[in-house]
Formats: sequence, C-alpha cells, structure tokens
Amino acid sequence: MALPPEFYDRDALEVAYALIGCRVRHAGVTLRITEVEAYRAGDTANHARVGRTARNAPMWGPPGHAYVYLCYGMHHLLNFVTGPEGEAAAVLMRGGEPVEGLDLVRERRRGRDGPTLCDGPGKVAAALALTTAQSGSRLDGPLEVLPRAEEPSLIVGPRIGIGYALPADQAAPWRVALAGSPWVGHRRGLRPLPPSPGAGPAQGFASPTGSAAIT
DNA sequence: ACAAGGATCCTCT
DNA sequence: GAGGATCCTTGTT
Repeated sequence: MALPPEFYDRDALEVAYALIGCRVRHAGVTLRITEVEAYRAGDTANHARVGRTARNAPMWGPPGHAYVYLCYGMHHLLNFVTGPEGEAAAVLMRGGEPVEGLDLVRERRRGRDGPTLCDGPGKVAAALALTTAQSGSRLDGPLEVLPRAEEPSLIVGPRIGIGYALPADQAAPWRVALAGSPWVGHRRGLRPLPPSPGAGPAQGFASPTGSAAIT
C-alpha cells in the first residue's frame, strides 16, 4: 500500500529522513530511495523563493503529490510535495537502487549499468520514465511511494548545486542519504546524522523575510 | 519579445 | 577537475 498523504504533511526535512529506504514505483520500475534533499518553506534554494509560478504550483498544493520539472533543458527531476497546502516545500529524490525492472532501467539509461545507473536526480527520473507530464500527480496512483521495512542508518550533508542560495542555506545539512549505499553520488561532505538534539528537524525553522508572495 | 541562468550529466584531461 | 550540451522558466523591455 502506498504511503498516505498525511505521511508528507510535515516539515520537508522530517519527510526526507523518513523517505530513505522507501520505494518509488512507476512504469514498471521500482527504486529504493537512497538519497534525497529537503527544500523547506522560506529556503532560498527552493524554487518557491520567487513565489508561486506555473512551474512550481504543485509545491504550493496539498502534500502527497509529485513536483517534476526540467533542469538545464535536459533532465527531469522528481520531488515529493510536503507540508500543508499553501506552504511550498518538497523533497528532491537524488538517488535510488533498482529493485524491480532492472532491464527497463538499463534501457532508459542508454545501456549503462552498475551503481551509476541511478546516483543522480536526472538519472532517477530517467529510470522511472518521469517527465513534467507527471508533475502534480498523486503519489498513490500510477506513480506511488511504498513504505520501508526497516529503520535505515542515515548520513547527511549540504545540498548539491545551490550556489545561488544564501550561505546559511547552502551550508544547511539538508541532504540525506543511506549510509553505506553505493547508490549515492557526491559522497564527499556526507557524515553520520548526529543524535536527536542539535540539528534536529522538529524544532522551529524561522522562515526568513518575505517568503510568501501570493499573486 | 528578449536575455540570462539553472536542484545535471557526460566526456575528456 | 573542467567544460559543453540544451531549452525551459523567469524577469525585464
């Protein structure tokens, strides 16, 4: 059974922690999630920093939906919309391990093989055959996310490719990965997740100035 | 209508 | 480690 919308109705970082080890299924392929990044409300790395637009509209909608967009004119990237409706936040899937439909994945990844099949966000969407056509879709339909069986061991680090964001947001350890997994790219900068207190996600994340521009 | 830049991937050095 | 591919989205004229 797919995870219910309520699963996603909390802070994006909490959802990011909870998604590692879960499975994503679409078009004959299932991937175990090994790497994600949280894009929170009020985050200057978040596409929603410019307010609501046609592209990022799914992020402002209810939780439990997909936000898929085209990056660099070539690559599609899959996000899971989190938090309440009206607040724009999401979790980007950056890596996965094929557990079903490996032949399809090889095909969609142009005959490649091994751990580099799905160790980047563009590769993940390619493996799952996702495009902007799926942006806004529910996550309990043809595209679905299934719960994990065991508590994974997590490692965290700064997010990739967000040099345009404020320094504090660039440095925030909101990238989350499965410890020891070969299905994770850019290993440098990842370290074990510290125990509960400290950089925990549950406590207040004060949104910086001017987050919500409703147009 | 125009210009700038991007939550990347691949190849080559 | 560096650079090109490639085109949509966004903000500006």
